[in-house]
Amino acid sequence: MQTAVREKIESFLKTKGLRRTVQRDAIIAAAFGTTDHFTAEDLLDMARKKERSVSRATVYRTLPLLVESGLLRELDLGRDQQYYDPNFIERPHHNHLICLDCDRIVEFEDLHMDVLENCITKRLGFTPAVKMIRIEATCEQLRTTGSCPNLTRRSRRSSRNPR
Amino acid sequence: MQTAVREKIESFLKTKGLRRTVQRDAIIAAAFGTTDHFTAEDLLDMARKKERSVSRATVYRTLPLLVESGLLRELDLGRDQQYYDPNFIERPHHNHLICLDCDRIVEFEDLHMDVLENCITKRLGFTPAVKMIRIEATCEQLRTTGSCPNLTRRSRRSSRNPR
DNA sequence: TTAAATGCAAATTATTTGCAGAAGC
DNA sequence: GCTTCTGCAAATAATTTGCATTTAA
Repeated sequence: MQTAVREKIESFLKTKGLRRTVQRDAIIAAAFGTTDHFTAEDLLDMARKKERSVSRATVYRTLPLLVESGLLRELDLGRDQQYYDPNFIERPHHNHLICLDCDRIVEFEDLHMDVLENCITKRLGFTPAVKMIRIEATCEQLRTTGSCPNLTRRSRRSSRNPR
Repeated sequence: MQTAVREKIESFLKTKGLRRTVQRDAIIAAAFGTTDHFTAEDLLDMARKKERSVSRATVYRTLPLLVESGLLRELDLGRDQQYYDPNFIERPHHNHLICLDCDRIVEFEDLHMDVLENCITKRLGFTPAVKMIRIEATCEQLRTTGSCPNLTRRSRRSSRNPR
């Protein structure tokens, strides 16, 4: 986790009057120690590797704090669990393309898109707050060559909640 | 429900080899007899007004069929339940703006946005399938005049599932 | 006539919460 | 010391499913 990120988080905890605990530290380090998207269960696994005492309840209690702080964003992938994206600190305006062939998620940024969204929002009489674009698409290369380059880095599918 | 819509649905049921039942008819009539977004529970209520025998299970079994057919779309409103949008038959390219002040949802279409999305997708090596934009925003008028025009038509909040 | 569809109630599963003990400040 | 935080286990709530029965074709 980078220093800039660490500082933002420290300042967030301080502002909110939240205490530092080994569990929170582990959860935060896990959340921002990856650029992968993750579920609550994924985060529990990752945090437990750093600190065995982390419980599911604390993960579920910490997640909304991080979302509220703006450091972490909920990500609608159209699946049954909530996913989280830790990459908004680095790239606050990115969006997501979901490959229907291999489930891989491609992050992209586009300035024109962003400007256009702002214009539309203002025209409608609003001030933009959170903007998100999700594009589901099929892989062109799979269609033409019969093989999907993404299949080689097929995104991790988390196993069922073994409660 | 309009004739064009009815025909699309008839043809979908026929293609899929699905049977017509009074319950399905009622659910479909309810789903496309409104332009409001709804939850499964909302749809159950609406369908039961047309046909008392409709059960929750049948609603939950019918919804994925309608989504699969492309007639109905799942709508991520960032809430805890799944919402559905019956307006994609009429306006296949619309998007959603959510007012953070009053929760109202404004549907909008923009050709430039659509073209731009297609370009970006192709540039990334994909063919677009389903595109969605969600903008959360605050009401400009509320900020300047202290009253939100949308508050007058505040969107319905469904009551808790009384199971 | 027979495969598909239904209602019911139980099961599943992600998430939330009450509570008693632990720990940060 | 006092308040916040934690783990545990039970509760909650949306959705799914098994099964016996009904019904469309």
